[in-house]
Amino acid sequence: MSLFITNSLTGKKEKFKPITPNSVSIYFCGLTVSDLPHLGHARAWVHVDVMRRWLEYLGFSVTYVENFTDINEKIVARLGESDYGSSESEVATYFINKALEDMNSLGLKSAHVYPKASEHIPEIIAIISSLIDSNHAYESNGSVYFDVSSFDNYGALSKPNLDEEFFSDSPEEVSDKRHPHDFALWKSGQVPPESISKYRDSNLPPITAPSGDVWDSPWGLGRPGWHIECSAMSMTHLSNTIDIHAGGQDLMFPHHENEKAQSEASTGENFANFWIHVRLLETHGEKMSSSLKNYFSVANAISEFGPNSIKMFLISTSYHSHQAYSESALHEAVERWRRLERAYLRTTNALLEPSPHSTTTDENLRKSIESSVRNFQTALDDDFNTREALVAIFDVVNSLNQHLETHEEYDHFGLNLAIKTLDDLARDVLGFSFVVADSNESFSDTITSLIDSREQERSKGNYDKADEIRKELELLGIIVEDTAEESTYRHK
RNA sequence: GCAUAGGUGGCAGAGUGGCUACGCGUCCGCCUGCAGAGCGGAUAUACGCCGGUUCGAAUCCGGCCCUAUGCUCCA
Repeated sequence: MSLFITNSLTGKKEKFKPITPNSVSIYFCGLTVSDLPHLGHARAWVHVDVMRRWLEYLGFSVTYVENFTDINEKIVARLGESDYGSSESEVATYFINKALEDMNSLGLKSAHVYPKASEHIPEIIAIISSLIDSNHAYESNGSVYFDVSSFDNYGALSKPNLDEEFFSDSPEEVSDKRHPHDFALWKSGQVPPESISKYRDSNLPPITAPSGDVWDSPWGLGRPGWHIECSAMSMTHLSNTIDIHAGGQDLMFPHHENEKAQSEASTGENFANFWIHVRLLETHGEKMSSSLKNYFSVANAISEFGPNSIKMFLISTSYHSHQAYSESALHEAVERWRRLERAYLRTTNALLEPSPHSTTTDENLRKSIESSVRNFQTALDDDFNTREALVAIFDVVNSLNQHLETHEEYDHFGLNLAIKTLDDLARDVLGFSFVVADSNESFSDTITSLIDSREQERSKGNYDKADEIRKELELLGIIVEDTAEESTYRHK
């Protein structure tokens, strides 16, 4: 078996082959930190996290780099707002910390490095200088632009129609450029007020003077362009050519196209062998985005639904299709997660029971687990098909429930095999976190006494009273489940 | 307009030539004091439209319609 990935560069599913055997380098084009992360961002994070985990499962040693863009007009536009900070870097730091908190709450594996644009100015300047030396870039009034016509392969990734219309002059922003599609590598001076106003909250006092952080360079004080930072960080922390460059679909043009052009013009080598673009999350027929103000923040989503349900929602559609956000879709994800979680909990509970040396053998259970593992592997090998992978997980769930339902004495080997499978696949690859059955779960005194009195009322046959207490317990976040033999109580 | 992805049953969403997708929902049954969970069963004429290829098409080919994203803010 081998892994196939849809490469946006060719538009085809290609067999994955790393540059160096057994090791993989991934660069994830991360956030511009000018706002709270929303579910759309989380969708890209979660899918790329699963990709990384799958590569690790396959035995690759993965080096994963995820950047933060902390130099940007939108960040400057939030100066003086709330308590975010009084400088561009302070505002950026505020939102970087928020993003890291969200990633942590979602249980994502940490990147090996989270580089920031502001910490790579020397590398950025070095690349720009080399591009000027090789005539791929030119200086103009203290700014530096990449000369698109100097790079033959321009457009290979996003495949824009490079016809006359593309090359025709647009009335705006041609001033310092030789060609309208040349893009800035270095921008002279601070951010002018007119570049900020469109992002500035209209309830705030407008910014009237040039602002934002600036750095010294051979071309005078200024700021790096948007695309050059990713080239610098990818090459600094990984290498000139990397295995996988991932990001949201909306970055394909111009960001990734320009990144690729300037990097390859500078090194003469391929910038990335595989380009992966995660399709966008939509809400009411348009993409979820900060600028459209139609977003659901990751933090709010997690506090309302929990990290596992959010993940279940996001990976229930493969990364290669766009996904629609709705309340009902999230509720479905909650139910799907609960079904998985309950089966896991029920099984670990069953394993706590005596008779660990049971001689019961359930071939159906064991065979079903084996084939689920194969199906799971096939699914993820096929362009990270997370939805198909979940089908395999739910096959395990079904087999478990059937076994537990129909057997007086359990197949302990089979149950242990199932738990190991769920740990290996659902937990370690898909990133879910299971709560292990704990016979000694502790409750507060209030809850313990409620449980005790409910048990008493039930044994006396006072079901009305018992049901009343059950309702109270549920309001306190305790799930009550009665079976023929006993009742169980656990935290939600 | 151009480019890139999509259009599948009530919802959501896999499936690339013949085989029940998984799930959510709804309904019936079992179980249960009841509820929930679980199990068993049912429900859904599903494949954007029109042609073509084929013994056979959701799947391949052609044309058309629609949606999203991008076309210098964006995961």
